[in-house]
Amino acid sequence: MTKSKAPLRAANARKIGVPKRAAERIRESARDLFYRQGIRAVGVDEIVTHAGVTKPSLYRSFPSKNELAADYLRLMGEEGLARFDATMAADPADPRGCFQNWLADLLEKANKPDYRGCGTTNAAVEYPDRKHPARKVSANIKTRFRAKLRDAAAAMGAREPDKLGDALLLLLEGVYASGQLFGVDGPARVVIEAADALIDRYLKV
Amino acid sequence: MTKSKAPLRAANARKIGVPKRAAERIRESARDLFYRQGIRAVGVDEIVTHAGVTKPSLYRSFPSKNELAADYLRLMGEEGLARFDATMAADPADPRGCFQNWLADLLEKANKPDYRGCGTTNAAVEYPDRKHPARKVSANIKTRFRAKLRDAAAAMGAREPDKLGDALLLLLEGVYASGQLFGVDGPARVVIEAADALIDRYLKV
DNA sequence: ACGCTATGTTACTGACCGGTACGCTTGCGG
DNA sequence: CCGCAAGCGTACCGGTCAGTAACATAGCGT
Repeated sequence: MTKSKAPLRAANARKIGVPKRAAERIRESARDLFYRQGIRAVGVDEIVTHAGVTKPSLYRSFPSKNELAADYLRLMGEEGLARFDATMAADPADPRGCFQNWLADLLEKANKPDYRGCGTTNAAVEYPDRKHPARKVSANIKTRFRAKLRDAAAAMGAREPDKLGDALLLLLEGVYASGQLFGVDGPARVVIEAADALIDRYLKV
Repeated sequence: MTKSKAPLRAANARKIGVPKRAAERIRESARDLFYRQGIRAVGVDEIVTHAGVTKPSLYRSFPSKNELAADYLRLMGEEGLARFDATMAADPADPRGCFQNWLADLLEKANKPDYRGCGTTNAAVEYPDRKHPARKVSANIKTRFRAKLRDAAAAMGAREPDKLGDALLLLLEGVYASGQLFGVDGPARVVIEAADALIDRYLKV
């Protein structure tokens, strides 16, 4: 019961690591807790307890809680951007359809009762200081996402892709916020229709 | 210098109160600090220091920090709702124009470099627990605002005012979020054009 | 003039925060 | 078979958190 505590440096070195490394379990726990409760609301003690490790293990892999938060945002942000790319690449001949698929997916998530919106946006709300590590990652991810939306708008054939991209971004941020504010049957329900209207508007004349 | 510290119950009772009461100064300080830095980020010590009073003064007027936060949200929320009503009432014959005025006003605020979005939305991000006092106030304000937008949409002559109201709400929440995320020249710049497109969409057929 | 009450102040509490010094086990390389 | 570094846990630190007990003071009604 209390045996075999420090497992498998070798196994891991050889990439067979059956029991997960402390750092990885910390990352997973941090992700769960930070996203669901917010970064400030979660203490390092709660994270390590949830991960089944101890504090020094956390501080060996991450220099501070702030950097752990930055890591969490980086991970989740990159995943989100990649998922967007993948969805848009599904049918290069129909960017509008791809985007609608992505929207439908978002809407489904946003309609779950405990939806918590966009972790990147939430972090920016929690950390208004632009010099904060977490905030910097947020800004980076969001800027790149804005560019991707502009590109998507261009692919759809918008006359002013910057504007259409921005308009769609407003809508999306609206889904993130109102999804967690209103829960099921919130304003997010109209997002596909609204996006359609915006796209139409920026396609013609 | 260190004299006349406990000022003027009478003066206040007679509404001549030159030096402001402690409770009021606390409310003002809390409002400033909570809005700019976030509720969780601000401690009660910082509030009372900023207000030039001491902690027990705070706890005589407010049962807890959470209730002070709820009070802050109530105040700011009611003011916001009243401001919306006032703007919409300016010219009952032209609800669309009134709404655009309100939007222009919002846009101006959102384009200031240290814009912090909507305090009500921010609080919901900070307190995901729906039972939290602050969160309850947030939900109340937002629900009422949603209804007001629906009414405004109806006044504009929308065929499906619920949907137009919700679509506009998405856009607004998008302005709140992206305003503080991107600062000046962020996606918020297109909000008036986008709102116009949505209104058009829901007016015809 | 004087007690009453509303307000202000000093000084404190226990809990929890992020962060760390240090010793123990484990499994590999010589 | 043994030294040794990597990975982990125990126990602790000073600081800050929200909240409070006990006392001081100043104006009001009588």
